[in-house]
Parts: sequence; structure tokens; C-alpha cells
Amino acid sequence: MNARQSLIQSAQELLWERGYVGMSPKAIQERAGAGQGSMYHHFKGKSDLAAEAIQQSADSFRDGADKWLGASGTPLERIRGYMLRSRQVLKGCQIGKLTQDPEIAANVDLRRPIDETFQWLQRRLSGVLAEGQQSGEISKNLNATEVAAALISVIQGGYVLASAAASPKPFHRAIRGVLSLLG
Amino acid sequence: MNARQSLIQSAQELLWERGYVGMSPKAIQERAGAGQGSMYHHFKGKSDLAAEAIQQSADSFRDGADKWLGASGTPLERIRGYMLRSRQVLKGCQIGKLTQDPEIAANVDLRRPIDETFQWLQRRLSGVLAEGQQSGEISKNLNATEVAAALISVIQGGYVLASAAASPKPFHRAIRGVLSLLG
DNA sequence: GTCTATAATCGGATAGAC
DNA sequence: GTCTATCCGATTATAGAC
Repeated sequence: MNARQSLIQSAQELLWERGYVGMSPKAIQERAGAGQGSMYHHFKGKSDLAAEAIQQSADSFRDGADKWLGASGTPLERIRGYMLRSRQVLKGCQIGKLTQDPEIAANVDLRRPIDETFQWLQRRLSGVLAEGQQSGEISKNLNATEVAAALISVIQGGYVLASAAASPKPFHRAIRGVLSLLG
Repeated sequence: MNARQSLIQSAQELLWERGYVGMSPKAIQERAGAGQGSMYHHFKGKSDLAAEAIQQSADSFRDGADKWLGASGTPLERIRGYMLRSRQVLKGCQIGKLTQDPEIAANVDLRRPIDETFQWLQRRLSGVLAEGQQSGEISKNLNATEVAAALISVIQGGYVLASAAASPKPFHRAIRGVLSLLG
């Protein structure tokens, strides 16, 4: 891997582990095995590198979700598959976690890829839910967009409960809870 | 207010705004109008002060929730009241947000008050749900503990979606979604 | 209890040599 | 493209005077 991509990958890992505020250029360089000169040659600075790292993380997040939501099976089966897929629960969401960082929330270049990813996921889930409403698997009384937002929120909030407890159990409990509501 | 409590309050605000990693002793002192000598007289250091601040925030979080869940009305009305109560959506959860900070997750003294608060809330919500199951307002096929975890997660995850969008709308959409599922 | 002085380390970069 | 040198402010304290 070249130095540029190695720096991006190190930044992705550190953003996930420490957030933007908690990630120093020095730590990125050490993890990537690159010097300061290299980093400041390839990127304007910390926020420029972070923007690229976040974009790549968002892209792979989307690919991962689409694999489950576009799988074979009935709409409800695909939703359940996505909700129940294995995750690194105690690490939190590589994308969602970043929204709670004050400097990411305040910088539109850092926030936009995250916003677009969640908008995409809401539309994608909402489409699958609507399919299920057509086929009669899911109640037509529900608003698909609202239920999609709730499903995404359960995952994101499940990470919060799991981190608080230092255990993945509350995460899985919450997923089971919302799936039982969905029927 | 005395210097000690003023320092605690400033730490509470900064933890909410910037997280533990992003909060410097200097910023706490400036906001509290106190000097370094004062802060290090009253507290052993940053983490000692943060532990006290988090404990007080957790206590008031619990009081706030209990007011809604212990209000008058049927169980389902009280759940809806709690879920729909007004919140500072774009600031995020004063308690839940902290779990995503790496140094809080890694320090049991900082994490414990948060864990205990969410455990309490889950039990409290679960109790109200069980009441509703007794009275026939809520389906007896549901597991009250799992549904309680899902409800809390929707709130916590709603904050994430709202921060990503820089808008409270996805938060309210998710709450409406899960309430429609609950019936 | 609070103040000021001091200090070692880190943070986030810039400059110029190679 | 990468390296080393340099910079200045911030971080997280400690020491001792008042």
C-alpha cells in the first residue's frame, strides 16, 4: 500500500477509536509508518485527511448495508438479516460515532458524507419496508420512512447502551425488541 | 454558588459540548471563573472532577425521566409522554453522548454512573410496559425488557441521526416510527 | 482557599534540504 | 515524496507564596 492510502487507513482506525478531537497527526503518522513530511505532502492537514478517511468509511458502510438489504429473501427477511448481522458492537458505529464529535458536527465537509450515508440508508430501508407492505408481510398502517428511521436509530442507540454497559448484550436486546414490534 | 459547585457545573457543560477528551482543565476554569489553584484544591485532577460532574448529570437525568414515567395517565400515555417530551436534540444526550468518548469508556469510575442510569431507565420503562400489558393496553406477546431497550435506543440513536443531519427532524421521525410500532 | 510561577509534553503545523 | 529542524500555543499538572 502506498503512503497516501496507508495514512488514510490509519486515520480511519483512529477516528473510529478516538474520534476527531482525540486523533493527533502524530498518532496517524506513527500508525501509518510515515513521517510528517509525507503526511503534509499528501494532505493539507488533519481535517483534509479526515475528510478523505470519512468518505472512504462511509462508502464501505454503504456497500456493507446494501449486501444485506439487496440479498435474496422476502423484504422482512432482508430487514431482519440486516438488523441481526454481526457487528463490532463495543467499537461502536464507524460512521455514526463520529457525529457526536463536536468538530465533525461543526465542519460541513466532515459531516456531509455521514449525513448522506444515513439519508441513503433510510431511503433504502424504507424501500424494502414498502415492498413488504405491498406483499402484505408488513402492516400498511405504518409509515415506512418513520419506521426506517426508527430501525436505524435502534442500531445507533444500541451501540450507546452497549458502550455504557461495556457489554454487547443491551445492543442485541434492543434489536430483538424492535424486531418483535415489527412482527 | 461556591467555587467547587461552579467548577462542577462548568465541567458538566463542557462534557456535554466537547466530551471528556475535548475538555481541558483550562476551559473549565475559565468558564467557572476560577483559577488553577482553586480547581486543584477541590479536585485531584480532570478525571476526578469529571467523575463528580457525570454523577450529578446522571442524577438529574434520572429525575427528569422519572417525572414523565411516574406522571398520571395510562402506561401507554406515560411512555408516549416520555418519548415525546421536549429535548435539546442537536446537543445530544448529556449522558449517552459520553459513552462514545474513548477515555470514558475505558475508565470505570467515569462509565459506571452512566451504566447505572441506563440500567435504571430500562427497568423503569420495562415496569411501565408490564403495567400496560396487565391492563391490556400493550400486547402480552412482547418482552417488556427488550422493548424498553429498543425505546431507549431509539432516543439515543435519534440523537445520532439528528447530529448527522444538523436537524432535529430525523430524531422526531424515529420517535414517531417506534411509537407507531408500539401501537 | 486561591494566586502566580514554572515545567515537561503534546498538538498542529511550516520551511527548506535532500 | 520524504526527512529533519523549528515554532508557538495548549495541555495537565506541581510548588510555594499569600
